[in-house]
Amino acid sequence: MERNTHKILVVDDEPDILEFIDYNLKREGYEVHVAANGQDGIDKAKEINPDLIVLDVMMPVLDGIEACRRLREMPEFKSTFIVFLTAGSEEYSEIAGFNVGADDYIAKPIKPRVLLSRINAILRRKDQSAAPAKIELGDLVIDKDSFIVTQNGQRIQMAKKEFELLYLLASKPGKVFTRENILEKVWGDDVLVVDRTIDVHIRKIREKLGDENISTVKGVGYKFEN
Amino acid sequence: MERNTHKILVVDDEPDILEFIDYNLKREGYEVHVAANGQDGIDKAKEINPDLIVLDVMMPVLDGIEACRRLREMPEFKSTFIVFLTAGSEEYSEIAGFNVGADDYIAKPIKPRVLLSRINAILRRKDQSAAPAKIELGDLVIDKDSFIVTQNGQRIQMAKKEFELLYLLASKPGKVFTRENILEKVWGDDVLVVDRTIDVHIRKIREKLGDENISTVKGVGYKFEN
DNA sequence: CTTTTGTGTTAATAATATGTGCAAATACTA
DNA sequence: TAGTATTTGCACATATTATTAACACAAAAG
Repeated sequence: MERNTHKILVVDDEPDILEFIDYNLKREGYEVHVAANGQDGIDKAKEINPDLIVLDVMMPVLDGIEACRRLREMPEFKSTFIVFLTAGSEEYSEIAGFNVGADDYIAKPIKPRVLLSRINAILRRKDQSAAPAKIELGDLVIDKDSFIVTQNGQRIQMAKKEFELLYLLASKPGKVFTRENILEKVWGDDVLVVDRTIDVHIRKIREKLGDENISTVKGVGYKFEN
Repeated sequence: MERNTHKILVVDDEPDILEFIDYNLKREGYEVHVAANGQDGIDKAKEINPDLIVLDVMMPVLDGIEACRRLREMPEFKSTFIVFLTAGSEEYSEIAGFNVGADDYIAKPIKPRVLLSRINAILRRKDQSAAPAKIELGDLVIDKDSFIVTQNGQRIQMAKKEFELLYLLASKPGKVFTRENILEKVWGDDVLVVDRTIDVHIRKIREKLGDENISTVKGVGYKFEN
């Protein structure tokens, strides 16, 4: 399984909630750090430089809103993602949160699914901007921005799944991706398709690009040849 | 498809659920044992020493939380994976589970897809935590990522079993692996093959790499020479 | 020296994974 | 809505890999 490598800092004064979030995020593969109040949170943030910070709005010593404001004043946290935890009742606090530069908020009581989908979404957004839009391998160019594949300058039309599968394999040339791997990355966790479907898509890619680009590792999976 | 060799103990008082989980896990290739309440579960666990225990929270005689606590007190189950089944309604009941050392929870009603992906994920984490992707020994490079073996820069084609066997031996150069050892690691607990099969694979590896890499320890097994 | 045990080797057979063509189902587009 | 492209599933052919059995050979035991 591919590991998530993002660092997340969770700041909340309630130990139960802290543990709850910590657990759920760790299960997802994130590296999680915790702090018990706004001041602690800022200190910890300076120390570990997280990719995302989850901030409870209501906290002793230094509340989330104020902590957020201070973080935003420091250049190193100008573009760090910040997510607020709000007690669902206070509509206004949410707005206040955005005014100090929060990227999202999650209402209590926290549901694991909501928590994870929000955070995954935010960090995926970040990754996408970081993931190379253009992969160039020999005479092949795979451009994720325009969904265009070019071989020797010749433009090749790819369907969505074909493109995504090709992009995945080409993102790590030489690495073997198991069918399980591929299903998870291209189709998603909860989609139920027969794994022979992958073969069919591989075939279509080969039809379009030629057989030599993708090779089969029998009993294991497929890989992009480099 | 790769064979699963993990033992899983499922503890639940409702026969329907027990059967449902049993069926799904067995189909995935796991060795499944069952128990009807916490006390039974603990007894069974001592008997079979499972890799993972699925515990229903609500059970007569001895509930899941308490059973978990007691298991965690015994040294042999300190690091056994434990997964709770919780009645989906109470999101926060989950917290109770973490405090006694659960590794994951699954909310009822149980969906096969979720059940399997969680359990697979946990056990996969366990398996691969101790496996380096690349082994380099003199002029030989064994790369599990790409499933490629290179000798003096020369790429050598290996079939899956050959590769796995070589990888195992090379993972501890000098250590003698008995046939029993090898069968368990490469083939799995529940696969029944004549041990002459190993010889054949060893021979194929020797054919490809030369005789000097793997040596026979008569009456014991094989080892990778270093 | 003979017997016993364990391993090497080969070839035949079985098991398995993948490629391929086709068709159904689904999603998109005009 | 019809028409088109895409995605998926299935069945069969083929290729590769895994396994077994039979026998040869070597080393150790008696």
